[in-house]
Amino acid sequence: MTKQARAVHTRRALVRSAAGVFGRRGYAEATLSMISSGAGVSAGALHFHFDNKAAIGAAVERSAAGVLCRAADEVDAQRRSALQSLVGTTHAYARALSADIVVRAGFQLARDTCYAPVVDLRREWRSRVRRLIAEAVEEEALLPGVTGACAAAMVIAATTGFEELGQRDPRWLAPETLDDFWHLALPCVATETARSALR
Amino acid sequence: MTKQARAVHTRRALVRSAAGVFGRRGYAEATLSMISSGAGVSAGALHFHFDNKAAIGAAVERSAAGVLCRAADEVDAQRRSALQSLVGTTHAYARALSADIVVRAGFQLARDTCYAPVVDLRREWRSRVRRLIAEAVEEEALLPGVTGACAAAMVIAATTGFEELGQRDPRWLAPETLDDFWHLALPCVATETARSALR
Amino acid sequence: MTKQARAVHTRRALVRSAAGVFGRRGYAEATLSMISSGAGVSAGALHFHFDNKAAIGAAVERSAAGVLCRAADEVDAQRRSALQSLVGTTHAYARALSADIVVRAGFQLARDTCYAPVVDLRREWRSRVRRLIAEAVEEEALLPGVTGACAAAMVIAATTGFEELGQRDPRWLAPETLDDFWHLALPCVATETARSALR
Amino acid sequence: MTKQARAVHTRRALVRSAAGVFGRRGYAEATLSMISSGAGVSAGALHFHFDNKAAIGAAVERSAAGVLCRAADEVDAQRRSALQSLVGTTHAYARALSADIVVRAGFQLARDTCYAPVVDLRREWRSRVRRLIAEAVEEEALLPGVTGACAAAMVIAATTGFEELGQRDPRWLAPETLDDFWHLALPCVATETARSALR
DNA sequence: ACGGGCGGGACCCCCCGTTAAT
DNA sequence: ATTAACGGGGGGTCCCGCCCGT
Repeated sequence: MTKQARAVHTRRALVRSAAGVFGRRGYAEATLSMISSGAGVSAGALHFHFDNKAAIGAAVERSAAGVLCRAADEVDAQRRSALQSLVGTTHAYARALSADIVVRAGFQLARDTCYAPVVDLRREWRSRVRRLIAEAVEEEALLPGVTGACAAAMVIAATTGFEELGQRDPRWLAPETLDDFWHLALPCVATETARSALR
Repeated sequence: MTKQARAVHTRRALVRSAAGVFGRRGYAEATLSMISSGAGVSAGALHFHFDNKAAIGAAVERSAAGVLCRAADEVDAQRRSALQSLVGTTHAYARALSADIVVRAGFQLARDTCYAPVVDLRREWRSRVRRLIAEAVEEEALLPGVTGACAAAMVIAATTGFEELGQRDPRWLAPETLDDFWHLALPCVATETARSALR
Repeated sequence: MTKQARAVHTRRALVRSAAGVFGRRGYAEATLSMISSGAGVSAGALHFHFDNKAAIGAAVERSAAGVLCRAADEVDAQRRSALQSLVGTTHAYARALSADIVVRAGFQLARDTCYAPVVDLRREWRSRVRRLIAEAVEEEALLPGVTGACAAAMVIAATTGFEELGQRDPRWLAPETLDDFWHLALPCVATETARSALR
Repeated sequence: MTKQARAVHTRRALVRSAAGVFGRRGYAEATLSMISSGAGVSAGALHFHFDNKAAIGAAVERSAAGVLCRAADEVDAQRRSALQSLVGTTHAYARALSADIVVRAGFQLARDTCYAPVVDLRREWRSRVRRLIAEAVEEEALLPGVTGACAAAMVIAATTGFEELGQRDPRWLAPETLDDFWHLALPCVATETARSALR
């Protein structure tokens, strides 16, 4: 019981510390001693919980994926339309990216050349966008002449850009930034009726 | 004379080799021996041309900046409007990113957490977009109610996304992808007259 | 009761597993986790029975010494002469070395540079040979002109060689190999009468 | 010139130091820092000359093999018979084993469980003995009823034993020890005429 | 008594980015 | 432009104690 609890606590501290170091230094320049000392445990404790450096990266990715999944589920819970869900999810992701160091590290890992991602948050995000847009197409929410592929490409490119830019400058992840984007972009892709149902 | 020429050749080979290694492995995991052997010279020769690893990175960045600058100048040479120049420059950048390994490495370096950029191609790109959009505002090419800041944010986010995604999958940098984007986005930001003057 | 029995069983499994690992990898490269997992118990269990790595080595040595002692006693039980006992013991040792993994590990340990033996099977063997040869001298079984020291040196060298070579290639421990040796060597050291009393 | 010379000197010092450490601690427990500091150079210098630990082991083996080869050639130069060459070579080997730390380490390496030999001095020795005995058979120097295989086995076992025992106690490698052995063993295997031609 | 989950340091091998010498 | 040498860690892993359940 108490033993198990301590182990869980140690593991969590390790993941958080690793997220910080991965975020600050990148995967390659993150050292295991930075991670362990940042979590206040020894190098041996780290290797008890994680076999090697890649395993820590995977744990960070998985933890971030869990947070993101919960956030997206929360949005889907009060869903009214595919479009509304899409906009809501972008905000939820931006919030998570701003607030949660582990999520930030998860995306950084997905981008890092020196690291082979096991979950790949970015790919997940892209398929989620494509799915929601496909649903919007079924709901006939898109303007005639706008293919789902085109719309998805635009949304994916822009959101990937926000995520990328937000890594350096958090203002890119502010809700107003996203609002501005959607105000500009939605008229190009969504029907009047679909848009009016949003707010 | 001939000595000078050979030195220039060696330097160029080194920069190209470094670009390849930086692109493949990232800055941190790129080793000097990979770079020198890839250029077919000894490790000592590398240190004759470049004081240290960061200096090679800077050389790659500068070389990429030069290529990009020439490409942008070429576009500006046949300029008709700010908007047309903007669209043209995005295509020029995408072409360069697809074709030139050094340009690709330059952007990768600008993104790498482990590297402090000295030129920062991305920042350059952002200010170029902002400048062109400001000019478009002066030319009254933007729709009423669309601020320059909003439009710039959108273009910057999307193009940053294209660049980022194109690193993994070159299709994101294909001309058609950009065309699709502009067809979707321009009606939201530019006036009818400004758009009709484009083609 | 049943607890005690299980402890004994665990201990024995640990010693056998350790013998295997020591034999295969040598003392230095044998890891405690190999030994414990080979015995099907946890690392903690190992440290309950043995304080440290050297203690396991000592247990293996002692176990091997016990087996060897029993084998030698069996030979001595039907003793007719010192010479006959010597020949018989060499065969008994070779058999044990071929058949018993613990005995093999015990000798390997005695030879390993990285290990300070506590029993030293080889030293034991040498003194046993010297004692038997001294007895043969008393029984006047040696040829005139052959000192006990000389004869002992030869037997010790050859048997040490057999043991050593047998570690890699079991044929050196086959009974025929020993028979060949004794057929060749005995005429040089033992009197005709002593030899004829052998079979 | 002087550069090359220094490199050769450093390399030799490294090999000698490595031989000492391998001999004292065995391959597995020998650390590279022991070897480099023993040679009075830095760890980096060691890795300039040898790619990894195994490469040092191989260099020690090769160096020992060279010494042994020269010693054997010297004996063969004044050869009169196969038997005389055999006896001489055993003495030469014993001398080298006593005097040269590198030769000693080479044999130790050939015996070490943790090391995969590349030259394997022991195997070389065995085939040399077998070859000389085969030549002695052709010269009809062996007693009738004594096969070459039997004689070779005996000589190999005894010499392997001497080498092994000499590792711990140098007296086993003294010339007198070998003389005693040959005095005892030769009458069992060689003809009267062959033996009388020896001294 | 017997066994185990958890954690602690200590190094080891490797190799990397850099200089003095040539 | 090269050969030789230098330190400095990085990741991995190993051997070993705490304490906790049974």
